[in-house]
Amino acid sequence: MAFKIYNTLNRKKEEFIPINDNEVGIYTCGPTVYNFAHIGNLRSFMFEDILRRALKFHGFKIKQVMNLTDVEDKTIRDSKIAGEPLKQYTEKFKKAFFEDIDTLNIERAEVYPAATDHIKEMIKLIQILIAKGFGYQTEDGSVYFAINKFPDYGKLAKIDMKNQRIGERVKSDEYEKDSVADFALWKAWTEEDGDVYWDSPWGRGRPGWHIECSAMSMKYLGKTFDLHTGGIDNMFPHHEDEIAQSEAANGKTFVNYWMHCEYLLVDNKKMSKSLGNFYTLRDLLNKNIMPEAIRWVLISTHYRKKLNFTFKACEQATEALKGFNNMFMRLNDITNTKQSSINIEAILKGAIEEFTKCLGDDLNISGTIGAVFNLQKEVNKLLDSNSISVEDAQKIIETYKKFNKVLGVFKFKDKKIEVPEKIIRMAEERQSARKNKDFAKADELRDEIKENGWQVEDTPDGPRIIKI
RNA sequence: GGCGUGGUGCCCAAGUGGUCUAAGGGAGUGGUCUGCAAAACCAUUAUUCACCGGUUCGAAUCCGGUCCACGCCUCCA
Repeated sequence: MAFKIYNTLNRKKEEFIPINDNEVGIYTCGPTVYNFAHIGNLRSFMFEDILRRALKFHGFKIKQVMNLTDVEDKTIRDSKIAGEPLKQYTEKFKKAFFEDIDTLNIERAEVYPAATDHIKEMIKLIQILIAKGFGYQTEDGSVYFAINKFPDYGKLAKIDMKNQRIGERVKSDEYEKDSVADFALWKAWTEEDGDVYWDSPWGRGRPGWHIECSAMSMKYLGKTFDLHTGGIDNMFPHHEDEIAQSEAANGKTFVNYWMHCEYLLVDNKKMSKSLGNFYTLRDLLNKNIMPEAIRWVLISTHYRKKLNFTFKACEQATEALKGFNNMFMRLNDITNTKQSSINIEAILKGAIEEFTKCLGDDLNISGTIGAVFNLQKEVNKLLDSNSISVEDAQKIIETYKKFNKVLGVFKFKDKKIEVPEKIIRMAEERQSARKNKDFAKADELRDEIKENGWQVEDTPDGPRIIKI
């Protein structure tokens, strides 16, 4: 089945065709490790997770590279404030980043290159750019990219530099540049940088922000690769600058497909670290929101649409997930070994087809999720009419496990949770109370069991005890 | 000033020329089941898709205009 994606380069949905058969090279802009990731950051990483899982589901092999930006203005500034060496400071937040993506069940990329491990590659690339006339050095020892030497500049963001207000907000300390829109390839050391510097042919300094992505993508994915993703705010100038650097240096197309994830809003306002209106994953977990529910909220809005984050949405997600868990439980409880008359294979096949089709349509997540819900409804009906055999139930669960390869939100309790002896005794006591029609006592016991964190539900096959 | 996105039921959210009297989820209401609950199921909540015009046999979907919201052009997922 075809896999279509919306390519920012031409603003059109088109079929995704990798350079090498079914092997996909993806570069994703990763975190700047100067603080905990906020849920806006995580939405982007979540989009990239769904993307890689969806591509795998469609039979592609993935090599995903995600950079860790561990040297730029903010990391230097904040490590200084913390009074820690840069490396020690960023290390903490690298660790936190991996904890967060594990919590959200985000699959690991194949490579996580850190900027500070690739200074040599960056210097080499800058030398090539200077040699080809795209880079120039200023008196202070910085190197800039001359965008007027690169006629395609602006092709991704559809920006014509002639019409920009760029002159209005120029920092006074950047007067050395030939043109105010030129961006730094190498930044000369200043006092604020402290002991953060590397030696280069232009003296002590550190790389510009954009150059790391060009250098590292080239190293791990080649001069031209399939897919580059990131937040929409990275489109300009970051990605535009990457294209300029890479294509100027290599004389080749940098990337075939670009995908950009929209913002996450909180109370309909853009969320960003500089505005300070952000929630980290840890904030949400402290409010006792399940990671699965957070994941569900973050994936269930299409990546090209703004996602307005609310706590109500988290509650809705929790409820929706509960419904699936109830269904899994009922399926696991089936003991009916009789061959059923229903054609479960056909039902499951239809659901998988719908799921796959929607997923391959530029990650139409609403349709994808719709297929999962529709199957749930059908299965529940069959469960009500007692027409599912043990064998069918297994097939249904297998199908949901398939869905889960992409969605990553379901928990399949293969092992039965041990109900404590005490709870079992209370439930038994309640049963005998019920038999004696002492419902007051029965209800009392049910409440008591609930206070202990368990729930008793009466089913046609007797009571069922569930962990709340 | 230039560029861009979106406005679909109580909330979230698909659909982008006919199968749409608009998928799906959450919430509410009524019912089935139950001693009562819970779960599940059934029914119900937009003759309508911001507004006004136009194109068309036919539009939520295309075109023009208006209003509203948000964003980029500056570090930012």
